[in-house]
Amino acid sequence: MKVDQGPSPRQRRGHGRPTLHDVADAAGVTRITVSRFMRSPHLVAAETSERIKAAIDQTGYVLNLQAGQLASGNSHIVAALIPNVGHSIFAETVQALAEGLHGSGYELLLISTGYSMEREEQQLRALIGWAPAAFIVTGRHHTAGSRHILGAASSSGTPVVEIWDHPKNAAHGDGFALIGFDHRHAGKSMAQHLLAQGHTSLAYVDSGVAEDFRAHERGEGFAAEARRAGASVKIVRAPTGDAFDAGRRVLEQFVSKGRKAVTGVAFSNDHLACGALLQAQETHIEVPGQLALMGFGDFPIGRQLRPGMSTLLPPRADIGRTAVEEVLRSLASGNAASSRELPCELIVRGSTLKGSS
Amino acid sequence: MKVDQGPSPRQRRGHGRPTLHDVADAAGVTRITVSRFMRSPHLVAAETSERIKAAIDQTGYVLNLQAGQLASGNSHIVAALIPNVGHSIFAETVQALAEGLHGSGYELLLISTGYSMEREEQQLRALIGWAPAAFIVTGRHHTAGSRHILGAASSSGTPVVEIWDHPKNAAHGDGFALIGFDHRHAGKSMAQHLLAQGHTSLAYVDSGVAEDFRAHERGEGFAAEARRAGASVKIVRAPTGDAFDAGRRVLEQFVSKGRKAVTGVAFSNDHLACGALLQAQETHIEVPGQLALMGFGDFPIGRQLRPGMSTLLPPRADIGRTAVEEVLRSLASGNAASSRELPCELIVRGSTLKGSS
DNA sequence: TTGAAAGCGCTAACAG
DNA sequence: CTGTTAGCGCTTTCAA
Repeated sequence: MKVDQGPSPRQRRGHGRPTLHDVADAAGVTRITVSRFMRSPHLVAAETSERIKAAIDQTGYVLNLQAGQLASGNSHIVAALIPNVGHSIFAETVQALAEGLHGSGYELLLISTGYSMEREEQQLRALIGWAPAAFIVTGRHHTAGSRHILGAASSSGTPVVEIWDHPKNAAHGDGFALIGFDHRHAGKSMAQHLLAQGHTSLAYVDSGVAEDFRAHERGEGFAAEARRAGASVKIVRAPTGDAFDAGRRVLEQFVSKGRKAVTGVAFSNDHLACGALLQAQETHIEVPGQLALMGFGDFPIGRQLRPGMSTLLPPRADIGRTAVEEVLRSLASGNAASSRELPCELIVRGSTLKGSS
Repeated sequence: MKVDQGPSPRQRRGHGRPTLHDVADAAGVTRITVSRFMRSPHLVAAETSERIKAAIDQTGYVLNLQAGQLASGNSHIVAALIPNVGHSIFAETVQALAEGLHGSGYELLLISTGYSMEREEQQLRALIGWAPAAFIVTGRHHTAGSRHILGAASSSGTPVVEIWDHPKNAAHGDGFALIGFDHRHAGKSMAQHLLAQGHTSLAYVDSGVAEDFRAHERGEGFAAEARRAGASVKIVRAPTGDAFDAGRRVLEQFVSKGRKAVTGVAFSNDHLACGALLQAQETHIEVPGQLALMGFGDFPIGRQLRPGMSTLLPPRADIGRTAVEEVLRSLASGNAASSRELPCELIVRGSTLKGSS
C-alpha cells in the first residue's frame, strides 16, 4: 500500500510524505495522541502505543521537526561559528561540539567564518532566521552588528557562548559566557619559558591572518613579559599562504637581515614553527643551539620532528566539550551560561631545551 | 514603541519576536505584501516598499525561515555527511561546500559520521526530520537502512550526491550521482609509479580505520596492478592512533621482520608516509635509495620534508565545488544530479626519485 | 488516558 | 500591484 502520487484523495499542498494525520488515521486515534506518543510515550496507553507503533512503520512516518518547532516556539538548533572548521587548531573543538550535542536532541549548525568578522555578521543574520536555541561563537571580537544580534539573543534568554577566549581582566564585558584561556597570559608563558632558558633577545612571529586576534594577543602578552624581564623583543608578522612555507621564509629573514641577535623565537602556531625548524635544519642552523624555537597548538607534526617542537597545548577538545555542557545546562535551567577558564599546558621538547638537540 | 512583555495586547504563544503581522500593521499593509517584499521586492510598488522597509527596521523584524519552509513545503537545508570534518583530507572539500552554498539561499548542515556507517544511518534518520533539500554523503558504502533513506529521498526528487568516489565499473548502481575518482585506479597509478622506478617488491600500507573503504580500494588496485606486472606485493594495515606514529611503527616492522626485500611502499595517506619517512631518516635508512615511499592526499607536510613525499593529489576542493554545483543545478532544473569524474594527479617528489635524494 | 479547539508564522493560489 | 482564503504539520492549553 503505497502513498499515492497522482489524483490524491486528500488534496495536499506539501510534499507527499506521511503526516501525523496519516498515522493517526491508520491507528484509529487523533493526531495529538500520536504526537504525544512521539514525545512522551509513557503518557499513552500500552495498547494504543502498539497500534500507533504499527501505524508508524506501516506509513514510514517521520516527525517533521520544522513544524514541531514552529508550533512549540523553540528550535533545536545550536549554531556554532568557527573561523575555519578544517584548521588543525579547531578540528578537535568541532569534533567535541558534535560529539557532545549528539543525542541531546539538538542539532549542530556549523558555520565557517573564514576568519572574517564581516562574514560572521552575515552568517549570523542568516542564522537568526532559524531561531537557534543557542549561539557558540569564536573569540570576543565581533562587529557592532554581530554584538547587537548576539546581545539581543542573549537578553531574550538564548545562551550565547564565546569560545577560545577568557581574558583575565574582563574589562570588556559583553555579558556572554567565555570558555577558553587568556591569550595574553599564554603569550606570557611562552616568553617565560624562553627567558628561563636564558634567552634575552626574543621574537614573536605573529599570524599572517589579520583577524586572528587571539594570535595577536599572545604576541602582546609575549612582548610585555619579555620587556618586563629586560629582554629585547621583536614582533614580526608571518606572510600568508602555506604555514610551513611562511615559517621558512620568516626564518630566512631572521638570518639574512642580520637579525642573528635573536636567539629565542615564539610562533603563533606550530606549523609556522615547524616550517622554521625545517628551514633551520636545511641551512645548518642549530636548534636549539643557535636558535630556540617554540610554537603554539601542539599539532601532531611538532612531536614528530627532531628536535621535538616545544609548544603550548590549548584545551582544544575541552573547549568544545565545556561549551556544549554550558549551553545544555543553560538551556535546561534557564540560567545564563557561565564562563569557564580552561588553561593551556606548556609542552617542552627539544627545540628549546639546550641539553637535548 | 517597544514590543511589550507583560500583559500583552494580542495574546501570543510564541517567543516575543516581531512577526510579519507586526510589520504589516506598522506599514499599513497586509502580511502577504510584506512576505512578497521579502522574497520578490520587484513585485511590490516602490512607495509601498519604502513603508515596509521602514516598518522592518522599526520593528527589527527577521523572517522566520522555519515557518516559511513549512508553508512552502521545501526546506533550504543541504545536508552533508562527512567521515571527519576536521581531517586534512576533507577540510578543503568542506570549505568548498560552505563556500559554494554561501549566498545560494541554502544552508549547509554539516555532520561528522566518524567513519561509522551505523553512525551515518543514525544521523540520516535524525536529518530527515529536517526535510533537507539535498543530501551529500561520502562514498558509496552505506548501511542498508541508509541506502533506503537516500533511495526514498532520491526517488521523490531530492538530489543525492555521493562524493569522493567514482568507480569506473559502476556495477553497483544505487542511482546516486557520484562525484570523485576511482580509488582502485588511484591505487593502480601508485603501483605504476613505483614499478616505473624499477621496484619489483612492493607493499601497500592500508588505513587503520576499518571503514575507510576508499583506502582499502586503493590498496586493491595497487596490489592488482603490482601482480599484473609480476611484482611481489604485501598489504599491511597501519595501527590506529596518531598517523605519524603509525607510519613510524609500520616502518619499524618492515625493517625488523626481515621484510627488507620490500623496496617500494605506498601508504594510504601522506601522514602515514611522512611518519615512515621520519622514522627511516632517524634509523638511517636511505629514502629513496634503500626504500622508496609514497603517500596519498598531498598534505602540506609532504612537500616540506626532505626528500619531498611523492603522492597522489586528489581533487579535494573540486569535489566540494562540483558537488554543490550539481546539487544546485539539480534543485533548479528538477533533473537528478549527475556523476562527474574528477581525477587525481600524481605528484612526484624525492621520496621515490632515485636521482634526487 | 484521550480529544477539541486554536494557533505557531508564513505562503500558495486565485481574485480583484 | 495588493488582498482574501485556506492551509503547511505540529503542539499547546484545557476539558472530558
